[in-house]
Amino acid sequence: MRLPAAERRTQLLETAVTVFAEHGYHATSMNDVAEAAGVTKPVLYQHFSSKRDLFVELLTEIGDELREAIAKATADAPGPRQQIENGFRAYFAFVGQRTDAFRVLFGSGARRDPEFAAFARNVEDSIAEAIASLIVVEGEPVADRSILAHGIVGMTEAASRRWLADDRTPDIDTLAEGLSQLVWSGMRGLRTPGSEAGR
Amino acid sequence: MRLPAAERRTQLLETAVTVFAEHGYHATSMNDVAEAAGVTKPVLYQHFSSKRDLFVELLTEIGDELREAIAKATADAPGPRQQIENGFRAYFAFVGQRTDAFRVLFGSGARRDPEFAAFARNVEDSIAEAIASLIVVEGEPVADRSILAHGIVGMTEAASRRWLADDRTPDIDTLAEGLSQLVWSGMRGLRTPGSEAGR
DNA sequence: CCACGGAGTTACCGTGCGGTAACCTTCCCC
DNA sequence: GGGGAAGGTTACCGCACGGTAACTCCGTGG
Repeated sequence: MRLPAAERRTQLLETAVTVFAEHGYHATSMNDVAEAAGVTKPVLYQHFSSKRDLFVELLTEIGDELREAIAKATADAPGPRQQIENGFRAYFAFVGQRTDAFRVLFGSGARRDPEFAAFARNVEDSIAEAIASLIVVEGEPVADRSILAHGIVGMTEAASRRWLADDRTPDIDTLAEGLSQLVWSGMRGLRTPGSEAGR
Repeated sequence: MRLPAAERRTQLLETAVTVFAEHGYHATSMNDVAEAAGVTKPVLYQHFSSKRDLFVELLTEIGDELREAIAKATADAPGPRQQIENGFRAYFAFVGQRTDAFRVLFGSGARRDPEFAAFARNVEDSIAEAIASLIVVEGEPVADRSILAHGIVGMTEAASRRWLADDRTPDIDTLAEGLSQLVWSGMRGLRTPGSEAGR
């Protein structure tokens, strides 16, 4: 079935996400993508100048989408506690709805290549920056907040992977509530380093 | 320079760790490993039957080493709080001393392949299980504790990567203290889900 | 001194992949 | 209805990689 160029292009992009999500960048050949789209290889090369080019286009789209979803969800929150919970909810909603996209952006294969890894890192950095601004510790240098914030972002990623592996249980709200609870009270505990921590 | 078989074998393993750590599994050819060891390809094949075989041997070694280091560090801790802090310290010590090994086990390339990913997952699972046993929530199902524990493991991994990227600042003790503080008070906050969390 | 075996090398094969040139087909519009 | 794009295909190139066969080098024991 023949398609006009614009439609074919978007169809190829959609197909590419699912194929790359399943096997990763290296293990996926351009033939695989073309075949999955019901088309042959040169058609792919009419729309994307190279394999890298195709993949980069996917990464930019996905990165923007996730960043935007979180920004929109955290924008209208009354306070930091709600901001965190809304952020988690938006993140997990993205993971649940656009699972393949999540796997392409954060799944391995992307992270090995410096150019590809930059896309995932940019998203992580912008989320981490938002989280770091919520961490309030008196004497602590900013660098320490940043590394903790990146840890929290990584925690979210790992929890998402585990959540997918566990067939999406528990539901998103429970998950977001549990994690934001953990992070929020964890961050509150940082204010008095070493005192109320005792057993 | 000619070496007896046993020595050559360990030298090849050591070399392989550094080369795989730098470029990942796919981007590293057997020629690269051989050349880095000052030897040619067939020598590599005299000691390892395939590229997968070589890599699997690395993963088993590294996984055992990390698991053991954490087990030893957490064994002689007076209480859960100290157990967590010692665990973090041991983890970051491993990251700092055996950086290449850490990158091979958890860096991408390993994670895409099911067989390879199992090694990283096994280590993560055993750590997560230990953490999950420390989480005390009355009404919560066990599955939720497990996913939180895996999140904490992922947080540690992400923090490690960031720590390496930041030229190993701050020092290990500060880092372990900050993270265990975050996790410990976070876990305490889970006991009263939704109550004392309010702003 | 020479035969044997362990250590290494050169040179090669097959294959799969990224990428391309040349050709075919359908449909629209004058 | 015929010609020209737009959309698509077949068939190919070059290359790099995993893996191997055949050969060479060198120390050692009889």
